[in-house]
Amino acid sequence: MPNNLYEKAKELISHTGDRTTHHRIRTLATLLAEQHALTHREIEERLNVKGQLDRVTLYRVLEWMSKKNLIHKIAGDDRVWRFRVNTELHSHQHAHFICTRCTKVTCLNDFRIKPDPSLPLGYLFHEIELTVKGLCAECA
Amino acid sequence: MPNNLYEKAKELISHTGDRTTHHRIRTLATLLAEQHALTHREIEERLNVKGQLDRVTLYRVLEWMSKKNLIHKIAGDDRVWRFRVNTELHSHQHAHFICTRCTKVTCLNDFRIKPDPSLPLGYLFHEIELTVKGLCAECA
DNA sequence: AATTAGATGCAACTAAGTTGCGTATTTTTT
DNA sequence: AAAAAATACGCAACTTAGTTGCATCTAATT
Ligand SMILES: [Mn+2]
Ligand SMILES: [Mn+2]
Ligand SMILES: [Zn+2]
Ligand SMILES: [Zn+2]
Repeated sequence: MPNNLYEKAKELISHTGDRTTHHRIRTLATLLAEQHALTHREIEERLNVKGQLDRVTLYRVLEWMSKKNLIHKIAGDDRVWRFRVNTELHSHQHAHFICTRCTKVTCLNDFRIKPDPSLPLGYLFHEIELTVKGLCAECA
Repeated sequence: MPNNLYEKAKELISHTGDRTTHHRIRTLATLLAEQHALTHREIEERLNVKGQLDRVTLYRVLEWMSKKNLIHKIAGDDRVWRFRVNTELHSHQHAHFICTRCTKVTCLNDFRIKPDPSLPLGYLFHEIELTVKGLCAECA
């Protein structure tokens, strides 16, 4: 990964007020370099090319980043979380596309979702999640 | 569970052309009695009050029922599948509500989803899945 | 440099779901 | 009604994502 991503990641992390550790920076830089959401496994593979980090640490780093809104995680039908960085453009409410052949997850940023659905009596709305399934450009 | 549900389940299963076994009938009758989607665990508990069935068998029964379109399964953030019977009213495209406190899943049948989203170039649409998160009437 | 709150590594654990295979049950054929 | 074929079931073992406890290390603060 290019060095400027490392610097950008470092800055984003320092803005949280929490500790800017090497593992956090490297993990976020890895996610910044990606167009698609990555699984814990995929991130681990990319990180362990040079220098290693424990899988538990990675789980904790990802959990921390989710809590700090640096990334968001996406649940798939294969019971595996996928993680994607939050940029300014790419924020809160947006839809996801899951390719049913290669399982790759794409964030559909310009997909508008109506924010307030009508629910049964007494139900309290919090957030809406929209997933489109099909085949990606490479698999179609 | 009332006997008429057992008979209804039996008929639905015989209509598939495959074998109408005791386990399949009992499982479907259990799901017919429920308003909400149930986990494998929850179904197992209800079934094992009288007479038992193996957990692997239940997994296979549920898988078979999904394939035969007698039920549908819903992925949650807790990596657990939930299963709900398909009735005439309650069919293909509809939204789901997940309570973030008690994790109960409700099918939102009168929630219309626009069927054909605009996707990136080369992507092929198959289906759309909409999940609303919040608190159910009991938890709100 | 010393302190301290918080991050990391390791081992052990949890839990959902899957696989292989021998046995039992359902359905078809005789 | 009995035999044969096809399919479902039960059990044990396995796989894999994610979690927990605890001792050790390290980034930030003094
Ligand atoms: Mn996204
Ligand atoms: Mn449903
Ligand atoms: Zn694909
Ligand atoms: Zn609830």
